[in-house]
This record gives sequence, C-alpha cells and structure tokens, in this order.
Amino acid sequence: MKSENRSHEETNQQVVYSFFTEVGIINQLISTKLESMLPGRMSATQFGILGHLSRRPRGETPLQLSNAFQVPKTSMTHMLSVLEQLQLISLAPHPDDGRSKVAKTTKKGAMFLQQTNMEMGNALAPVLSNLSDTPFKKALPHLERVRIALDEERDSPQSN
Amino acid sequence: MKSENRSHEETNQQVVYSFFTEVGIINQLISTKLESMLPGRMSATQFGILGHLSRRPRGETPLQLSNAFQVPKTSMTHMLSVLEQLQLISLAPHPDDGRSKVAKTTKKGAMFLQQTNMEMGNALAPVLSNLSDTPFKKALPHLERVRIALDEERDSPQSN
DNA sequence: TTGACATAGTACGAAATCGGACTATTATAT
DNA sequence: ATATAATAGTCCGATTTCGTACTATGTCAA
Repeated sequence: MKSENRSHEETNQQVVYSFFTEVGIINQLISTKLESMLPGRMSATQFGILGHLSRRPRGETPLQLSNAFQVPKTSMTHMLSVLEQLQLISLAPHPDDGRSKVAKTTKKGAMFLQQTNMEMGNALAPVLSNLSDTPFKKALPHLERVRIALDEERDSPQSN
Repeated sequence: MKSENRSHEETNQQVVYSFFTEVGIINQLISTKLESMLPGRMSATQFGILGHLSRRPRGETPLQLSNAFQVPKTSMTHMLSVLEQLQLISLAPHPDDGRSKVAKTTKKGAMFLQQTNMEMGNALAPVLSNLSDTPFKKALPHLERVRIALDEERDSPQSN
C-alpha cells in the first residue's frame, strides 16, 4: 500500500466528518429557528410528527413514529400526549390490534402545520434570496443517498 | 407572471423543504448512533463541545459555546458542569473578564474524543463502503454555502 | 387449546433542557 | 466619578427526555 493511499483515506475521513458536522449545524440552526416560532415548549420533533402524520392520512402507530424519528417509545408516548392535549392530533385504539393505537392529525393540526410552515417560509425568505436555490437542489440527491444508506444499515442485523 | 413561474417557485419550496427534512433525518440517525456509544447520558451536543474545544486550544467562554451550538446559556452551564465532573474539560475564571470563564479540554477529554471518534469511524465503516465517498464530497460545498447563509442571517439585525 | 415468547404501550423516577429572575462585573454616558 | 445600562453566568422551577420495569395483548409451536 502506497503512502498516497493512506493520506487519501484520511482525507475521505475528514470529508465525512465535515459532512456530518455541517449537517449537525444546519439542523441546529433550523430547529432553533423553528422552535422559536412554535408555541410553548413544542419541539421541532413534535412539529415533525405533525408533518409526518399529515402526509399519511391513515395515521401511524406510536411505535412506527418512534422508529421514524429515532426516539424511544417512552418519549413518543409523552410527545403524543402533549400533541393530543393541544388537539393537534387524535389518538384512537388500533382497530386490528388491541395493544396498539393510531395517531392522526386533526383539522386543527393540519391548519396549524400549514400556518407555521408559511411563517417559517417567510422567516427563511431572506436566506433563500441571498442564496438562490441551487445548493439545495444540488445537495439533495446526495443527502438522499446518505440517508438511505444510513437507514439500511440501521435495520441490518449486525448493527447490534 | 406566467403560471410556470408559480409552479416553479412551489417546486423550489418543495426542494428546500426536502433538503431540511433530509438534513434532520441524517442528523437524527447519526446522533442516535453516536449517543449509543457515549457513556451514560452524554449527548451528541456535549460530545460536539469536546470536539469544538479540542480544535481551539485557547478555550472558549460558555457564552461563545452557547452561541456556537445554538443552545441557551442555562443549558450550557449544565452541560459544562457535567463535562467538568467527568474531567473531560476544565473551567477556569476568565483572565480578562471577571464575569466570565474559559472552558478547555483536558488531556483526558482529548483522549476520550479521539477514542470515540475512532469507534464511530469503525461503526460507520460498513455504510461508507457501501456508499463510496462521492456523496459526501459532492454535497459538502453546498452544505457549507447553506450553513454560512443561515449563520449570517442569524446575526443580522432584522432577525428580531 | 395452551403455554411460552414477543410486541405495544405506559408508569415511574432520574437526568437534561430551558425560560425567567437574579447576582456580579463591565461598559457607557454624563 | 458615578449612575445607568449591558453582559456573563447561575439558581430555580417547570417540562421534556429516556431507561427500567411493568401490564396487556397478540403470536405461534406443540
């Protein structure tokens, strides 16, 4: 193995590291901005649940949601109960499985989602106008590839 | 304005939305994986502080850190005290400002960081080998552009 | 059938997070 | 010089997050 190979691999490691760092920072900036426009202590994840459910009108179980968002079941129990208190979602017993439940968005939830997304769009408008949309468009397919690879690795057996 | 323009803008909105969604999912997957290899309840952010400080040997103040990580001051107080308990950082009074402090990594902190980064690298190896490194390399410059734009907008005056 | 095992969700307690109020120190304006 | 405002950090209380242990229901092999 030539010494070039070694430095080549180190460079790649560095790129991967930087990639995840940038992803983390962007996520933090967006989450913070979003949470500043959400009522009370509603978190970006809770808001994400609303968006997820609104794209799935048949609803999802708490366990599906905790898998989708990679949070523990007990955290999901709490988040869903808060969203239900706020009447943004409904929680009903699962028709086919007595152990389970189904969470769906309510009308109020859908309206709240749309309203907040609009506000968020406005808040982001200055950034987007400075920036054009090319970096988003250019990055998106690569992000998808990485996300898919991470997702697959997650539910592959040797991950424990 | 032609109707094409309208749908064009909607498409861009959609791309931006997808971009942030993918960023959020990737961040969640990586954070969860990282936290599963961290001791106790140490969070990805706390680990991030360690990395941040190790790249800045002169140290940073708690307020600088809470700005860098977009976390409230009170949260930073707590995180730093935990890291100090673990002897991964040191907290000293600021030499030039009696109100402030300086946080630096300790030897132990640097070793812990290096060790954990190595383990993380190993854990990620299967993903990287499936994937090649092109998506990381291709996406990185675009991520940087977006991050910089968000950062600039954050400390611009009209953001309140 | 029934009994062992797996799965979905929750109760509980410990720790983390964070907004508001507070103290101490520094900057500034007069 | 001094009063006023601004800044850095912490204390406190409320809420969120999450690991452990538990209950209820479903699955499946014998």
